[in-house]
Amino acid sequence: MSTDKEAYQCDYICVHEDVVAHVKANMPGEDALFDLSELFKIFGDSTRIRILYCLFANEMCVCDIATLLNMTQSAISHQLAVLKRSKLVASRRDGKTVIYALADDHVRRIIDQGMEHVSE
Amino acid sequence: MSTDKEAYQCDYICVHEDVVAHVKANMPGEDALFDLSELFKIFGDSTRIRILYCLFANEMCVCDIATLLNMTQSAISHQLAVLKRSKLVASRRDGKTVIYALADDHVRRIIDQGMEHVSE
DNA sequence: TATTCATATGAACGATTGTTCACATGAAGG
DNA sequence: CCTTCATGTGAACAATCGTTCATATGAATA
Repeated sequence: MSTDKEAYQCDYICVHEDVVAHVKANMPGEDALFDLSELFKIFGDSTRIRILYCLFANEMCVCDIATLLNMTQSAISHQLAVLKRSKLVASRRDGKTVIYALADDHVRRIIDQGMEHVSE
Repeated sequence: MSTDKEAYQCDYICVHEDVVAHVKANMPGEDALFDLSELFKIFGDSTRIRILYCLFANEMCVCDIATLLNMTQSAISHQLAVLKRSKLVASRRDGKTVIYALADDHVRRIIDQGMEHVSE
């Protein structure tokens, strides 16, 4: 009972042409979808989330964060590099230390929105 | 030159007591941090993002989504199970088919917020 | 310039993840 | 009941990820 053009489609609940058109029109491009999932992937690690919560309060050096989170300097540095590559944090050098800070307020809004969802 | 209690601390840019207190006060509990990163992990996959964009337009059966995204039914079903476990989508049975829909409007808001960040 | 200290980074490891494949479940119709 | 069709699911696989360890970089100071 399947049609010729949708042979592998389920029989009676078919995707109607207008629905398909609507979905495809509202679906962002491949690049945007990739970037979007890459962005959320960054937030999908509790170490990085904790780092960002540290930076919500204050800009900090690597050592500060490592101490606060009770983790090695190397682990924090690796994650800060990830966060920097995604432009979620920015850094500036101050003598021997490097100070990290939130890149913009978007970061906080995204995390707040997520937190709102999990705490309900 | 390091103090006794913070032996592995950097020397002159130290975490001050009040900053530490402030950060720790604003840092959510371990469970909330875990849940939050788990939530973002769900969004950190372009297949799941695309499924959610499908459901933005319409509730749909598994087969519909598989057809629209040009993926196997099994792959979609696995991911829908993930989305359902996280309460991001809901399902109801209609005869032989199972219809999936967004669980609530939070989902769309979180994705919109992320999309706003990547497209700038 | 030799040393020290803060940070960065490459390699390697175990752990987790997404898809595929094969098959199970469960509802409808003959 | 037996078949068909839509969906669910366990096992297995490659691929990706986060941490650790060792070491490199680079700035300050003796």
